[in-house]
Order: sequence, then structure tokens, then C-alpha cells
Amino acid sequence: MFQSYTIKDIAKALGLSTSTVSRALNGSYEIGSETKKLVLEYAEKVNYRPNPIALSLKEQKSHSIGVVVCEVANSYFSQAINGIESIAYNSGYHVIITQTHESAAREAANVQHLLSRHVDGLLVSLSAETTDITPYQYLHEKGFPIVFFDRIAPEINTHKVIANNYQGAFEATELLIQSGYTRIAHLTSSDNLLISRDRLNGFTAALAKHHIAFIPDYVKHCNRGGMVLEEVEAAIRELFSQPNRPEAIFIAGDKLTTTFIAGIKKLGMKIPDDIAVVGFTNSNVAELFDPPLTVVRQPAFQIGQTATELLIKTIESKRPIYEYKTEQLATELILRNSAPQLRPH
Amino acid sequence: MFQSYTIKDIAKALGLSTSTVSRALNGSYEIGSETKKLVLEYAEKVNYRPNPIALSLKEQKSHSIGVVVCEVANSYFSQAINGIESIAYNSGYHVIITQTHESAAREAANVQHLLSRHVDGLLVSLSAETTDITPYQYLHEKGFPIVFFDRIAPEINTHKVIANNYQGAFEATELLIQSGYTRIAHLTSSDNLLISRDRLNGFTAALAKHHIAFIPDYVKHCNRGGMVLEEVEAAIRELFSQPNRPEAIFIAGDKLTTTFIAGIKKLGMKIPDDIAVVGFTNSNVAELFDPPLTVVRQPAFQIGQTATELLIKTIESKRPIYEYKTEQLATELILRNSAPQLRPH
DNA sequence: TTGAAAGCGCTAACAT
DNA sequence: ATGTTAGCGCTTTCAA
Repeated sequence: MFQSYTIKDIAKALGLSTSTVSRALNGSYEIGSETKKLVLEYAEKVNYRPNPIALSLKEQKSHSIGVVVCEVANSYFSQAINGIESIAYNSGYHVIITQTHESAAREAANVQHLLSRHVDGLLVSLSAETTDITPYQYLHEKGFPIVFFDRIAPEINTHKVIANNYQGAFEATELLIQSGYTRIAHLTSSDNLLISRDRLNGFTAALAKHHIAFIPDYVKHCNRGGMVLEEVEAAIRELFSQPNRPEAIFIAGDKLTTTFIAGIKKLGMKIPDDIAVVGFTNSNVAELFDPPLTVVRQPAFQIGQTATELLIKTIESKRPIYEYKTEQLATELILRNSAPQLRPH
Repeated sequence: MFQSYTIKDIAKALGLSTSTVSRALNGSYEIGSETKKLVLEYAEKVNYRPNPIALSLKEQKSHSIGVVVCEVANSYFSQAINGIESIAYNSGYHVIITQTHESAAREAANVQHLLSRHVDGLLVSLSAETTDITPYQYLHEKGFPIVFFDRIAPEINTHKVIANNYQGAFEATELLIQSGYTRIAHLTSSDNLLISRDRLNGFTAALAKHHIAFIPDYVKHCNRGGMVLEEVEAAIRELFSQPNRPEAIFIAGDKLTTTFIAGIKKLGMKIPDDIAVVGFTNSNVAELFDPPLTVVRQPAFQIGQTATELLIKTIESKRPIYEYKTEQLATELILRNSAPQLRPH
């Protein structure tokens, strides 16, 4: 097929040994400057590229990192992947992306697949369905580098990178309260996820601060994270069939937010007249929505970058690491029209 | 770090030679059934996984394919990548994704990078800036497998997968005409891209069919493909400053469509009152826009799948291939409110 | 039916 | 300063 030059080819062409060529190419000191120059020039001429596979075999490293996310076609994750790729690329790693589609079984299969491909480390954002994290625990204890981002496993003591979900949720809820709303619902995904619990905590804390009673029936969980419209529609119906129906809602998920809006639209209701909305989303087109969406936006790109930096640092560390950190990045509240700052009558 | 069992470990544990173990694992015939069973059971027990790197080195194949696209965080490409991954995964290939951000220099660097990684083949969608396709021509002539999708290089005789851009553009334009519009503009990206030319042709053909004069000033090119708002705003201004300003527009790009709408909004105009819009986009949230967008949607997932199938077939073909095909998949016109079917007043 | 050995591209310890 | 050799994990001739 498509064959490139090897060290052997160069050695033969120049009448040298492979090790001399290798040394010249790697800038070793124990080599004559003329030989070095000769080799370097020839290598340049024939456009020599070291074979990364041979290097991997030698070094026992694949120079690849595995990524586990729920969905690529999701604005948050596509931006995070962008951040991941940017760092990985510059550090000479390539990235293998796998999708769980929010299924725990799929997630386990993906991790297996990545391990069998001998990735050097794992960047993981848990699926909504995942409860059993013992495989990760096991890998981590064996010294295998894992960094969690966004949907992290709190029980595992390794590097983690997240947005400040508590604070983001708090600000979103407080915005609604300060705009005059008191009957505020909360739509979130699986309770398995720490991000869901953090956001719920931010939500309740804001209510408490402003002396608004917390109503458990105002909180709905969609365990498929907005992947299926029906689940969200059912939640909407339950919310609206209550005696004191909510006037505003804080939604704690990217896909969940867009699916909720689609559901509201389908049921013939209007935002913000029927319900004011603040959602967690990283969609680049949220301002084009009807109405333009008030959102909590996460620094997805930076989260991807930071997680990758930490992972590569762990992979390349000479000595075992015992000190792990949890990086928490600030969210941004973007005011638009789905949550009017002055509640209409 | 994290070490898995090798054939050598198994051989030692069982008192066999590595070749015997290898044969057992690969279901060779020249092996005793008891030995085979013994090996298989032990391998199962210790959860043996062949080292793909060693295999790659042996077979001179990396089992990876390189992907060149302009942007991952673009609904069309994220869906196409989904299709690519689904096929690649099932065929034992992994996928390395690179982004050009519409820069020809970046594209060249990415191809170099992928080649140095010894990918077995390339899946390419050209950047808007690319004019020099000789590197691809060269690789192709050397027998290196390349499949183009979406933004193809017509000059190169290899497999190609595209949507029926001519037909999609024709239908979109005809919809506007049949709704009562006659002053129809066209916004498209770089003329370098065949898809731009195809869509322009579909546009003009629809005008011609309905005896509407083609006005060159109604056609605007944005060479950055909607990546920069300013470029699109300039095009909007030029369009609207004409004596007979257009009443409708057909937009031939994903990012271009959303950026155009953002631009219109920023300039304080209304869709469809100031201008009716039909755009090429695969956004999953186009129906949530204000107004819900009438769109031409491409089968991005299938395009990704088909391209990958063709590529893997080419890679795994024993004999050189001389017959190449261009697969053309139908687009879908989705009627919503940005292009009312009865033109107002 | 099984084993020994070579080789894929590269590096590094060990000669010279 | 340069060459020889072994070895990373695996397959595959060649020999037995």
C-alpha cells in the first residue's frame, strides 16, 4: 500500500547501522556531527516519519487516550471534545471517543474496548444510568490513569474537573426569584449523577435564602436525560396538573433543556407566559430560540482542556500520584428572554 | 502501570510455546483439540486481550482511520462523525478526528499528522479555503485509500459520498417560488467547494424553470462559511441595500444559516416579514427557532456510514481498485415557518 | 501436533 | 563515535 521510509532504509542508503541513524535522529550526544548532519539531511529529503506503532510497542504506551461521553452530538460534549483534542493533539496523543447513549451497559463495553486498545488513560463522564463504579475503582487502584469530568464519581479519589454546578444552579434560581417568581419547578436528570444533586442543592439553597418553601412535587427527574421526548412530556404534564402549577422552571441539563422546550411547544404552551425558563445549555444557537433562552453556560472547552492536561500529567508522571485535585470552573448566567427579569403581571 | 497478560505469559504458565498458544487463540487447524481447549480456557480465565499495537506492527496496519472535517461542533459533522464511528467501531477501526477550522494550512498539517500516525485511510471533507488538492491526488495515485464526503474533490477519481445538493437546492428554491416569492437571494460559502456550485446550480435551475431572471447581485459568497458574523452581516447589508431588495433567501450552509439568522436578528429585522428563509442545516433544534426554520436536511449520519463502509472496503481490498463510485443520498425538505407557504400580503 | 526462530520498526544496553 | 544485539507482542515460516 502506502509505504514510508524506515530507519533501516536510511541506514542502508547511508551505509550506517540502524542505531547510528536512530541516535542521529534523536539528537544523542554520542554521535559525530557530520554523521548526524548527513542522516538528518537524508531523513528530511525522504520525508522520514518515525513509525508511532513501533514506538508504542517499544515504550509500552499507545499514546492514545480514551474518552467516554454520553453523546457527541450534544453542544456541551462537542465543545468539551474540542478542548480535549486541542490539548491531546499538542501533546502527541490521539483521542478515541466512545458514546454511551446514557446506557450503563454500553459504558462498560466502551471501557473494555478502550482498555483492549491499550489506551494510556481514560477521560470519563458517567452515563446517567451508571451506578456501579467499581470497575473504575479497580482500574484506579491498579494505577491506571483516569480523570473524570462533568459527571464525576465522587467516591473515587482521582483528578476531577467540573463546573461549579451548585453556584450555577443557585444563580439561575435566584434570578427567577428576583424576577418575581415564587412557584419554581426544577427538571433534572438522574439522581445517580452528582451534577444533578449539586444542581438540586443550588436550587433549594436559593429557595431557602429567599424563604420560599421547597415543594417536592415541583422537582421532576428524567432518567434518560432528555433523550426521549415522551419522558419529558410526562414530566411537564405532571408539573402542570398540580393545583398550584409552577410559573417558572430551572432545568439542569443540556439536552433536557431543548427537549423541554420542544415539549412545551408541542403541548401548545408559551414561554415565558405559561412558564419562564432558565436552562443549563451550551447551545450556540440558544439566542435564536423562540424566545431567546436564558441559560447557564458551562466552560465546556476549558473543562475538556483542563481534564486532558491533568490526565496527561498523570500518564507521564514518573512516580505514583497520591494528591488529586478537583478543579471547579465558574459557570456563566446569560440573561435573555425566556426568563423575563420583570415577571409579567 | 496497567499490565495485561501476553501470549508469553500464557505459554509459560501452560508449559507451551508461544506459537502453539497463538495457534490455539486463532483457531488454527494444526493443533490438538485438548491443547486448544486448555489455552482457550486459561486465556478466558485471565481475561487475555491481544495487544493491538503488536498486531498493527506485524500487519503493517494501524487499524485506524483519519477524519478531516472543518468543525466538530457543527450539527452536520457531529452527526456524520456519529455515523463514521458506528461503522468503524464495528469493523475494529478507531477514528482520529482532526479539524481544519476552514483553513487550508491547517488541513495540510492535519493530513500530514494523520499520515505520520500511519492511519490506514482517510475520510475527507475539504475546507472552504482549499484549492490545492494535489497532495490527495498524490496519495491516491500511490494507492492510499481516501474517501471524500460532503465537500469532495471532483478531480480525484476515488469513492465519494454526498447529498443530492443540486436537488435539495432546487426544491428549496422552488418552494420559495411556489409560495409566491420572486426576488430570491442566495447566500453560500466559498465557490471553491463543489457543494456550493451544485447548490447554486440547483438554485438557478429552479429560477429558470419558473422563468425568473437570475440576478447576480442576489448571490453572495461568504468564504469563511459563516464562521465570522461580520462577513455574513456585510453580505446582508449588501443584499438589503439594493434597489429591489430580495424578499426571500436560500442559504446553502449549516453554520451559514444560523449565523445569517443571528445577523438578521442583530440588525433588527424579522423573519419571514423582512425576508423569508430556507436554509441547509442539520440542527436538531431548528424547530425551536424564532420562527421555526424551514430547512433542507441532509442524511448526515448515513453519509458518514456510507463513506466509512466504502473506505474500509477499499482498505481491506486484496486487489487494487479501479472502479470508484459516487454515492448520492437524497436530502429532505422540512416545511416550517421561516418560509411561509403563502407569502404574506 | 508442536516448537524454534525470524521479523515487523524502534531503542538502548553492551560491545568495540 | 559507531556497530551489534536483544527485545517490546505477535504471527508465520520452517523443522521436527
